[in-house]
Amino acid sequence: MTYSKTTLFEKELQESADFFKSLAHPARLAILKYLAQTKVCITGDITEAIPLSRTTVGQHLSELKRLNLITGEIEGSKVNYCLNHKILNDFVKNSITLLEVISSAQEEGCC
Amino acid sequence: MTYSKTTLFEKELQESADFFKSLAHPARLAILKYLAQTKVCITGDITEAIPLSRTTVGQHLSELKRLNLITGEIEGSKVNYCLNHKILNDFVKNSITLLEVISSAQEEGCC
DNA sequence: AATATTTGTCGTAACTTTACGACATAATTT
DNA sequence: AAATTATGTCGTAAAGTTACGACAAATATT
Repeated sequence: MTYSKTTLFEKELQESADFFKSLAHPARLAILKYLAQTKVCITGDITEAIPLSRTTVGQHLSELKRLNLITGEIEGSKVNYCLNHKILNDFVKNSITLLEVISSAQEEGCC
Repeated sequence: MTYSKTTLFEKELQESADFFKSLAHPARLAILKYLAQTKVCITGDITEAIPLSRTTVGQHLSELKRLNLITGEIEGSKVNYCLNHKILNDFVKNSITLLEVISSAQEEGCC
């Protein structure tokens, strides 16, 4: 019956919400942080850094790939994952703008 | 069998992920923006500003209340909702820090 | 060539989120 | 008091997320 009225909202909000959704699990944040640290594009030993099964980590990687936040380049039987800085910076910039709109609205006779 | 291994991660990541989760739906972003704009704490006519049923909007409000991002003060038969600036600013500050850690890690022989 | 390693894909159980209608309750109007 | 308005609560259908094991495919090693 129901579901996914998300399209009823402004495109800007939809995109931001989608980005936030991709950040809405500690495993994915951990993956992004890990890739940010080990700037050399490390392979699927991301899996070893994350306390979840290989399959599950793969699913989280897919979610990040869905928004192109990361890229995975095949090298032999391994895959080198790394951050997609352009896309990421864009999303981050937009998000910060939105977050500031929300949080900088200061109290005025408010509760 | 499964579920919720989120506690296996650093507390900091868990909290950030939880905050991002609360932002991961356009309706909730719309509500926060609305409350940021109409600084005067407006009542449940938030519902009229959102293209969803009253019940569903109520659920989104609950999700925002779960993290104390908003407060709802009863006034007669109405409820005045407004942003909880202290909490919100805190979360936003932490999130921006995290986002910058991730996105400012610049390309170095990366893909 | 045979074995081991690395990654991909499928299926699926458990749980969560999203979205509403229906009914209940409490305050305000008339 | 009766009707109206504003919210709250419950139930529940549909869809999405999270987590993993099992098997497949492709590359690398011995």
